[in-house]
Amino acid sequence: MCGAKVLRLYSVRDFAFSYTVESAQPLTFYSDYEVRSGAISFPYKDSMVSLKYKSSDSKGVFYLVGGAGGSGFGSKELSKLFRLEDNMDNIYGKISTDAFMKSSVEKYRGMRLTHNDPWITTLVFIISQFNNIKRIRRIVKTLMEKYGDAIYDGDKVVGKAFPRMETLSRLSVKELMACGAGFRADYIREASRYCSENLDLYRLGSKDYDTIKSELMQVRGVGDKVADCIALMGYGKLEAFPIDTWVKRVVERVYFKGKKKSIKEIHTFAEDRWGGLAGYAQQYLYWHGMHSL
DNA sequence: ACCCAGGCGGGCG
DNA sequence: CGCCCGCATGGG
Repeated sequence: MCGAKVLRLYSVRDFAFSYTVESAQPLTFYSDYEVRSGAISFPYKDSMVSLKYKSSDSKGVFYLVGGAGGSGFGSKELSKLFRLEDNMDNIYGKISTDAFMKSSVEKYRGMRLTHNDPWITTLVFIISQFNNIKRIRRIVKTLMEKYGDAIYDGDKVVGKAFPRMETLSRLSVKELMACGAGFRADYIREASRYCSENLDLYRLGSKDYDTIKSELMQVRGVGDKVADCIALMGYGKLEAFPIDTWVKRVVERVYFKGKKKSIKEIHTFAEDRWGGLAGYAQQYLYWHGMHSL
């Protein structure tokens, strides 16, 4: 940090930095975060972004720590990534439908959904399936280190970009297995190829939720749950409700007296109960459920 | 040793 | 549609 420029980027309230960054969203897997200093760094396009968040009382301030200039990452991008314009009072009012949701909101108040790059989100959640958080991170980091384009500050390599889909599509299953991907190696290869040749992820953003989800499910390795994760965290579709083992378990236990319910029944339940904010409800259900059940 | 992890694809009835 | 199975790998 010797002589680095520090730029005040954004002031915000109802924001919990660590919960937002650590709650198994894409940033959890592709960024480096220091809890103590409140500093985070991650690649954005072809440069590194370093942020600090300092909170005092009920509000906090984001600072952009200098470094490689011209990253194109400013207050607008920051606001989109961390959904800083979300009205949390309104959201909490609508998702706090019962005691379980209320206690989750109370405990993790300020945890935001994040709105990430669609390709990053797609790859991260393909890797997430039948996997645990620590290992997801390790696989993502390995892919970045081995196959991400080098990011320079002058002539010094300061980081690695997120691997491009074209790069990964040319790798062999064996090379991907060597990154620890396991049986997902084939999914990664096929998804990378399909997204670089047959499906433009960056043209999906303007479509509605149902279209986005069904288009995503054409990608190898993307099923109902992963498609919802991408719709939610890659396209900002707040009605998406990803159902993983934890969410299924929580919903069955809290709302159906432990009775088994199908994925379809749970989707219907979530839509009826939380509607267009089901995605936020899911994030609080998931994180609280995983830590309390 | 055994079980599970932010599931999915494929095959079956 | 529902159900069942196998899938690599590492940590508890």
